[in-house]
Amino acid sequence: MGLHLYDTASRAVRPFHPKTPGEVGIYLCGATVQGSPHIGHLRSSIAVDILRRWLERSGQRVTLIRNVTDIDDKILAKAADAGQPWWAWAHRYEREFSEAYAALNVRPPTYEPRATGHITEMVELMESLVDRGHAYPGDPGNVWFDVRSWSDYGELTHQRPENLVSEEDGVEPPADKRDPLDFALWKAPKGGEPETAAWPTPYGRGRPGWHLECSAMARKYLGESFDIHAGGIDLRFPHHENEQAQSRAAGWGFAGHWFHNAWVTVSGEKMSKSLGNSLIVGEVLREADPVLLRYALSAVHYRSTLEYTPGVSLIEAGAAWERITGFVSRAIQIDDGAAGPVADVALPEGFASAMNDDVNVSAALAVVHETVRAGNSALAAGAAATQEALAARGMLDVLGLDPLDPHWAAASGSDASRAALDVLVRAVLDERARARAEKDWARADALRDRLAEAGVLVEDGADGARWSLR
RNA sequence: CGUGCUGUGGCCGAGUGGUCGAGGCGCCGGUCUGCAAAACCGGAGACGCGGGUUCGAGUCCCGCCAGUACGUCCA
Repeated sequence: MGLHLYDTASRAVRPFHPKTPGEVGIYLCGATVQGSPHIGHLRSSIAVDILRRWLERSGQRVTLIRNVTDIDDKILAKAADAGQPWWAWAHRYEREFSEAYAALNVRPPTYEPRATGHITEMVELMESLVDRGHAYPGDPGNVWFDVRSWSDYGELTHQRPENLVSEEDGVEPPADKRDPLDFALWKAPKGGEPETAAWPTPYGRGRPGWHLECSAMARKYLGESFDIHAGGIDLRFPHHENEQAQSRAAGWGFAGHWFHNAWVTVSGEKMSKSLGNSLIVGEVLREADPVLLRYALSAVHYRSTLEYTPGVSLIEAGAAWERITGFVSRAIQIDDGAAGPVADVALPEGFASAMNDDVNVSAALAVVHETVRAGNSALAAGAAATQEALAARGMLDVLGLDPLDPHWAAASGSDASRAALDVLVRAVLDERARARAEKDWARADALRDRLAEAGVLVEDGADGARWSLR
């Protein structure tokens, strides 16, 4: 069975076939860099990272475009409140996002375009839409998309325009807007907004509306039609609906598959600033190992709501992770072939079919754990577990979680410090071995406790003691 | 109100209509061990409620309850 993916537009799991065999284009709505990334933002990028890794593992060449929205109302407002240039504000948080992605081993996209770098492409699209009769200029600087002119409007989220008319918002729509449903392609500067946040267009100076950038950039880098458009489920409407409407109204095919990930909840509620329950990545990582956060954010199927319980989710991830890394390191001890490259290792059938079934990571992880158990059984029986270790690592690599991935290995210290520590710990363990030989259990236990206080975990085995940091 | 989603053991979470159901955490017992840890073996424990379709439903349909997302310049 080849890869099947759920498609939001058709509300069904469909076979995935790239438009060009062997090559996959993915557009991911990245961050609006108005604030620090929280773990919900990261879930989206991890879900796509896993999809991308699996596609590549399956022999596809993937072009992944993840944009940065570096101009919008909130960025302007927050920067103004803080007395900073909007571009400085945006870039500060763009860097925070980049650091968060890197910390969680999210591989960089093929390209990461910024909205402000694509004004020309946006203006071209806008002109095309006006020419085709699907958009109209309003007050100077304002350009609106004419929703009623596009009969397929609502096809992505299966809504009828007549049901979309908001009830009583109390807010009067702008006078130059012909229909309340129309959305902005271009916005005239509001009072007090800086000159640097406006660009000239045939319709007056202004700045991009929220949706236009993604249509323009997706076309520039992936073409008029491309394979997968990804993003958080809350972007379906209005953002993606509008993107699709304006792109298709311009005559483009746009996305073949819509890949939307569910959100992260804390205590059953979506993270949001107003609830004050946002878990900022930087703060979580201050006391948590990034690999555990990645594990926790990966383990649940991407379309299921992920219930994140502080103090529980990471501990559970930690238990699973220790089990996996413990097995891998034991397997390597018996045969360092288990530390070999995994790029071409054959993966278990069950894993492949789980991944092909709409990227079912939960089911795939079950295969990983079964493999680990089989490997541990082999080790317990005195055999080597090289094949099991390589298979487990190969599967984990698809999830970005190979324990020997240099990204994670680097976090555990340099080789030199590691070697120095090993000499010191060995000295204590040798002393403890002598005490044990003399059946001086009190002394042996005291030495073990000393090491434990320093964070060194000692485990006795048939062929001596092993130590690890915890 | 409209468009959706979710409800599976103490917790997190898979699940194709058909031997009542994966995996992880936790718990209980056992093996190993000076003890511990790890590992392995075994065990207890669940399909929101009510109807319907079917020979047979966690799995399809309807209703209800509960929670939740989005509904135009607001991830």
